[in-house]
Amino acid sequence: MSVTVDDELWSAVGDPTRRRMLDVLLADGGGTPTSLSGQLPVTRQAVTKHLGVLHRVGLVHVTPAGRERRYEVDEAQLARAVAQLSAVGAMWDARLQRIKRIAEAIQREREE
Amino acid sequence: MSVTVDDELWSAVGDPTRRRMLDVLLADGGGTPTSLSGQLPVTRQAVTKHLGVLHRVGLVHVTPAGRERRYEVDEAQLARAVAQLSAVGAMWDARLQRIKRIAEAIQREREE
DNA sequence: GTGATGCGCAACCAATGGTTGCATTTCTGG
DNA sequence: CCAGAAATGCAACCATTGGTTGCGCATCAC
Repeated sequence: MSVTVDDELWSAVGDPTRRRMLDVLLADGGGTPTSLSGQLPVTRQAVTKHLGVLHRVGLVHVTPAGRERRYEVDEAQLARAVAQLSAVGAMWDARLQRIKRIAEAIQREREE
Repeated sequence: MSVTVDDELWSAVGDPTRRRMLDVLLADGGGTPTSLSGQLPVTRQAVTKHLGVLHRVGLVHVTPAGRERRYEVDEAQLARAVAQLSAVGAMWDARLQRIKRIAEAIQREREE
């Protein structure tokens, strides 16, 4: 009964820099490698690599415009990612609940 | 207005192998490096390294027992991790909602 | 005691997140 | 129209990390 999440998608949002990139892209409604690197503590080249990762898993799409490449978040795919996050969280929550119930049962048993 | 999640904790659960280790530990109520490596596609030594990471961020605690080292999930800390996952998810959701509202507003504006 | 079991440590390898440097394309101002 | 600035891509390189194998040490079990 493994979670079997899409590891590709998860590990794309697993990187802190990429999460912040998604934050910035959402806040500004898109951006270019240069504009992003201006708001992040990494170089433009690093940003480009991350955009490549995000693009491969479909979390962003790109629109070349002259000498710029404008990137925007793919809403549907990000929604999928969010769903996976909460799915894993929910499963762990459920397991914790079950453990808690068992612990309480043992406690009760010991008290009688 | 960055999310400012604890990157340490997030990246601990960011690794797929570590997530599966947490799954197994929760399902079995704990385990040793050897028992874990038996249920995962990695060697005991790799498991040990991951347990080190999980231990450093407080997601598991260990109880030496003879020649074995029994690891168990720290429920409170895992609950914190789950909270962070849903916090980030909620923020992205909120931004997506906002974007959707703006898009709808533009659409409405164009239609009149 | 001797052998099997569980573990830690060290060396090593591949992937990846980061950098710098340089060549290329596209604007833009005289 | 041309020269320089701006935005990008590409390649080489480095450090960290997730993985392996090999080995030595402690502990249990007969």
